[in-house]
Amino acid sequence: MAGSVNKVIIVGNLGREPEVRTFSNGGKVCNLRIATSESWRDRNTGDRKERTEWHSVAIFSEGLAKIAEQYLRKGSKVYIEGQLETRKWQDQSGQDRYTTEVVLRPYRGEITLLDPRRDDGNGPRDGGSQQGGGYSGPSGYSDERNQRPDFDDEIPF
Amino acid sequence: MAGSVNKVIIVGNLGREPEVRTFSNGGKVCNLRIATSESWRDRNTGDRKERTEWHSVAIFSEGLAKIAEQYLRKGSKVYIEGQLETRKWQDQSGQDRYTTEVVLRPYRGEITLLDPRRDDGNGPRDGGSQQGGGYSGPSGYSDERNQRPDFDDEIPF
Amino acid sequence: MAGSVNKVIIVGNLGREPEVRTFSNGGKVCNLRIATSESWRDRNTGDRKERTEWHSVAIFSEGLAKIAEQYLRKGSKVYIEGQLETRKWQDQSGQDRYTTEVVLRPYRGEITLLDPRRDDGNGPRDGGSQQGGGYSGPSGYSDERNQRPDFDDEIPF
Amino acid sequence: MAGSVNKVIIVGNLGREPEVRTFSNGGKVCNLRIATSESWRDRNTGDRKERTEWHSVAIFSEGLAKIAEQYLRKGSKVYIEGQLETRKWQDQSGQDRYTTEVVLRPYRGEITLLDPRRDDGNGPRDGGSQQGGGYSGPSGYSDERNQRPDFDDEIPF
DNA sequence: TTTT
DNA sequence: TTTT
Repeated sequence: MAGSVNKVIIVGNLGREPEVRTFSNGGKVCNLRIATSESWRDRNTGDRKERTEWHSVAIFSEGLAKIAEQYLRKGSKVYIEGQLETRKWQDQSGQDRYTTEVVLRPYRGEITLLDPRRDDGNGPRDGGSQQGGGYSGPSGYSDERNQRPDFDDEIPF
Repeated sequence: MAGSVNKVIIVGNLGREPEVRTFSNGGKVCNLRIATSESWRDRNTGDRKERTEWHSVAIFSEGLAKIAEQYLRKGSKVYIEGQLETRKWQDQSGQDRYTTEVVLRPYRGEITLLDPRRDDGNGPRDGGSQQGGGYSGPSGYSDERNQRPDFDDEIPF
Repeated sequence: MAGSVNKVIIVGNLGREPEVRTFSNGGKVCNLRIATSESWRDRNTGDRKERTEWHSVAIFSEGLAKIAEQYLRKGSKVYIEGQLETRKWQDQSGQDRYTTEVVLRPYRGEITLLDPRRDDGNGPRDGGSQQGGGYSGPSGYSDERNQRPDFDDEIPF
Repeated sequence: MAGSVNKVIIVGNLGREPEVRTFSNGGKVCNLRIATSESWRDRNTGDRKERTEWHSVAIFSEGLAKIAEQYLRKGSKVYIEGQLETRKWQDQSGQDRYTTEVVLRPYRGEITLLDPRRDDGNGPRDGGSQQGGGYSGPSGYSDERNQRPDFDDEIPF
């Protein structure tokens, strides 16, 4: 449809290890189960309440699936951006059923790891990088950044 | 959970009229059915493909439900911001079923109408107020805007 | 930095025509000026107040720049997704100055037109394709949608 | 303006301690300086490049300012949702200058702490809370969650 | 400079 | 069931 947007942003923790499945055509999907939660105080009793929401995530982007598989673990905190998709399937009795997932397709999705870098003896990888010059010129614009982030050959975070 | 975010942003069109239901306790919910769609070109055949996604929206915020009921119609284009919630219910045979919706709760959701103002002969509804000075002072900050947007006693868009 | 997100989402109207500039190296930028506004009721006087915010947008993605140039006009309503960037420049007196813009770089930005299709006598431009079956299979997943949206050879909205 | 959205989402780290200032009228603002960064590989040299972007954040929401002051420190990782605002001021020579900030006003902004809970001897704070029943009833909806999150009397994360 |  |  002209002019539509379908976007989900989740920051939460994995409830279990990522699961990767390969299809007969060579394609892959990586499934995540992510928890978010909100808390509030009950209007009547004054008790503190909390509810956890569980999100099903399906990553079809090959680069992002590889990252998810390699770097995410049960308990990892992650930022996920994808789109809502509901798919129809049939249960054993032949009845229509629907499942809604947060889906990351190529070019339409993002993953950002939010776990602190466990510093395992190797030096700091995330020093205090600074604003960085070289970002001007006559037009006031530089084009050095107009490139595809490489997802595939390195750790992009 | 500490540090989680659960956010959905949808821009799409209503597939039918908003539906409002009142609960026995006086509460209300306004349900919307919103379509988004994406298109792509098939990698093999080169054909143009399109898929429409249907989103179920449930508005529990009283102010926003009123706005939805009053201003949204079948076909309306709208920006919706809410959170993902999956609720469990039992079908006739007693089996567990799950439904995922985009939910707008008080203080956690937003609606913005995107239909052009149809000027149907009635004059302008809002003077052409402009950028408005008075936005400085010693600190460089003014506090005049730090107020709750009124959703309830007027049309907020 | 590990694990960061820099995202701006704007829905507003163009205050003037898009401006395209070409750099000596062949690169292009398309600049937009977009207004958003919010209104509130003054806490003391009860008067209705409104403030318009003007956003400077710079599109470096070639495909998106082409779309912006071709389809956006003064007054157009548009959804923009980009990232915040502040660049430094020198004014005539040699003093450092800073300008903050919403920047759309390749693979990191989105444009969605929100103007209603003005049907100006020319027939429909796109058949009424519908939900489209073929979206299941043993895995419950189909891969037909895992493709790059084509921005370059057609109108993507 | 009818139908506009002005939203910024930042996940990054504080470059310095939060700064709180009080105005003569009793109002407060909490200012943050947050870094995000992106990296890419240079198209020509193949070198890994990185650029850090610094964001100025101004929190006018009293509840959120209190949280920021109390829980954020230099180095803290945080999710911030606010709106873009550009304000005009005069420099010493009387020239107009503009500063663009990410602003959190009451009811229009969000903060989520992303630092892992330093477990200082007290037991686990974030046990595996579960989906939680009690979320159904005839309508399939419960209203227990339709309440204002309390920001003011407790730690909301 | 837009929109309501 | 919407929109293009």
